[in-house]
Amino acid sequence: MDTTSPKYILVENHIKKAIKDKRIVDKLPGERTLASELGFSYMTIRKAIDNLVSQGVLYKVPTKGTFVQHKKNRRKVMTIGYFLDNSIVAGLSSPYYSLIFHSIEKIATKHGYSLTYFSELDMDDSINILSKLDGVIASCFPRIENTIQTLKNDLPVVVIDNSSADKTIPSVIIDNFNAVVDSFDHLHSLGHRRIGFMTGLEDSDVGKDRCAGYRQGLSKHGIDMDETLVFRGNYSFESGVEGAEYFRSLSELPTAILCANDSMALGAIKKLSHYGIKVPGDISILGFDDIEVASQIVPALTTVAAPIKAISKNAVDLLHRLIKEENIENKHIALPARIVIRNSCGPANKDVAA
Amino acid sequence: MDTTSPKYILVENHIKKAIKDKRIVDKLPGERTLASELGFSYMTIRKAIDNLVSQGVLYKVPTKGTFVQHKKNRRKVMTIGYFLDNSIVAGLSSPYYSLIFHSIEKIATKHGYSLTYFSELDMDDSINILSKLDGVIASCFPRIENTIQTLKNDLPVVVIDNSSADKTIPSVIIDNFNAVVDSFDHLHSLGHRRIGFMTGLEDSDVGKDRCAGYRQGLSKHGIDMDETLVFRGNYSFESGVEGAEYFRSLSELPTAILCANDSMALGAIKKLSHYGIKVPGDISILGFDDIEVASQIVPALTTVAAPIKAISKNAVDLLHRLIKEENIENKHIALPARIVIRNSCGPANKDVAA
DNA sequence: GCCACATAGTGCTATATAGCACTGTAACTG
DNA sequence: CAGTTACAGTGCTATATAGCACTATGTGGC
Repeated sequence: MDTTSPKYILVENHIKKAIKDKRIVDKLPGERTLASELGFSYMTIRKAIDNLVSQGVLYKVPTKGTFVQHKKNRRKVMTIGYFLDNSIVAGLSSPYYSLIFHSIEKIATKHGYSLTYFSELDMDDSINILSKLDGVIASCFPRIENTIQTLKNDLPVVVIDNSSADKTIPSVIIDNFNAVVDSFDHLHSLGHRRIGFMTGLEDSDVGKDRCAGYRQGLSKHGIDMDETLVFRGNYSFESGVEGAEYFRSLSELPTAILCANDSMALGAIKKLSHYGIKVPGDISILGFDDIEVASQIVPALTTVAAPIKAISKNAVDLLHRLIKEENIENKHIALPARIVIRNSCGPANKDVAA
Repeated sequence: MDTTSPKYILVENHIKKAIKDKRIVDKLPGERTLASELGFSYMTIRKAIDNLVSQGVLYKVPTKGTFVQHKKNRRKVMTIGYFLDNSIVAGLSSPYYSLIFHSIEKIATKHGYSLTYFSELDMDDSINILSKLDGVIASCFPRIENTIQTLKNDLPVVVIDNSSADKTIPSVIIDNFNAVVDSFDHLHSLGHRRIGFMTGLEDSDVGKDRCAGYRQGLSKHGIDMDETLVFRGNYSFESGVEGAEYFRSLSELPTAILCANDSMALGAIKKLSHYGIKVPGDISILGFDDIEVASQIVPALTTVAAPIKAISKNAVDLLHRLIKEENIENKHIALPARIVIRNSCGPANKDVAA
């Protein structure tokens, strides 16, 4: 290795390597034996071994010898952190993230991890919080790239629902693009041609991909882009309400609206029904995420089901392997999402106007 | 001290004592100086100091000296556990508990706590999990009384939404009884006399109190109890659906249904609308909890708003004081809940039948 | 064959010595 | 006075040596 390192460090590394290579399996040679074998003095070898003992790599039995600490015995409960950026105002009470969290918790528990939630990284406290964790799963937007880097310095990190600019960080996302294209196809097959789109936050990959899917849907079916049919929302129920207001203000209402998530779809339905516009009779609404209430409301929401379980499972698995320092072939996983057809989309009705 | 201890242990104790007695405040004498002062060799003193460094008592700055580690600087982040019994199948993804959790997290963070969620107490792991926590807030039903006792052995515990049979355990609940009486009053004032009730799980205080509130509402207004107007549910959306099915099977539909929570109210609305029974035109539905979607659906749900913030704040405050071992005057806090009138309840319509 | 004792091997403590790298200060020099 | 140099002080690495306590093993005596 590095010749400028102190000798005892060299000895430490030598021993670690020997353990890794199975040249040393259980009992180490005696300290004096090792010293003469490696050509260093007895005390130097002792220092190295002492360090390894305090690192937990070795353990000693007086008058017996020094042995390798096999970790498999001491199963410790580890803790995973789930980080949700506090730009998500509803935090864990937002329907989508509460599903994600719940699902992660179930899987993490099976793997023997407990789950800690945190949404703020106060610089004073972060070191203390992070020191209690063994890994982090983060749901977040690009703007907290530096937060991810902070986390990454200390811990294995897996990002979900988004990818990091730093491609060395593993991520689990869903195929937003094709899911939206499928949604578009569905609406198109019902005869819709004048299809509005309510975007989410566009500073995230998720938002961009869903938006790109809409554009792809248009071009795939030879429909010209009409910028007035795009409303820029922020994923909240309220922005869905605003979006409905916006579309109603157009000279001609679209016959269908694709929403970048379910909360906005709910908001849109609420506002449209307030104006006596029937869903799906007068206008079709399609959501994204398949949150719990999507199936519970009237009309039941046609939406894209995010594969929550698969996302969680993949994320925990990835993190688990990172923690165990296993090699990971495929750092970036994209999962398909499939459309769930319910009652909020119907055949296009050409007679609707504002 | 003990003359059989190794000298380096004696040196360690000597230094620790010197720090405690303020004879050493900041910087230690040089290693060689110490050696000659104490009459031990340089290397022995080094060993003692090295141990103290790894114990966190001292720290070294190369070429500068050795210093006392003043602990007061490094404020430790404490961790609260939130325990939700896994009889709540949706766990944290249930709308009510996700609000509670989110709210607790916000307040806990302000107090400098991080939050760990756990829903299972596997006996093997529990000790390990609990050893990482400083206190627990538990949402649960009586049947896990022994779980609470297990927790209590190790940690301060506060129970919310329910009280424990063990009255030494502090609790924060809402005044379910009066809230339901108020709801009944509201329906009564709208002209309803034939009012159905959908219970929650009756093995909890919450369930019992809400049920008692319904009975009180009846007797207060001189209405005889009609057992056929009580449907025993379990708080789930599905049981709300079943409840609606049940009430429809009666010879005469009630003109209003009081539901012990919002999810069941949602289920009832869904099923009723499936049969073309309009809410609130044909029947009024009143919920409990005021979950997020209550205001978002059509019709917006009239319900009782659980004071989530107040519950969380009181629970965290109580726990905080328990952790600090402060004296607590009032261990059992009951918070009022007030009715939120929206659109799911209207005037009684006497002409409705099944 | 059994027991006592010697011996070798283990890790642990303790000490002495020698030199390195770095820093801050005191003394010296232009 | 400013800049340079020398040196003392700091912790750090490395080695050699000596003896202790304990255990397992083997050897010799009975």
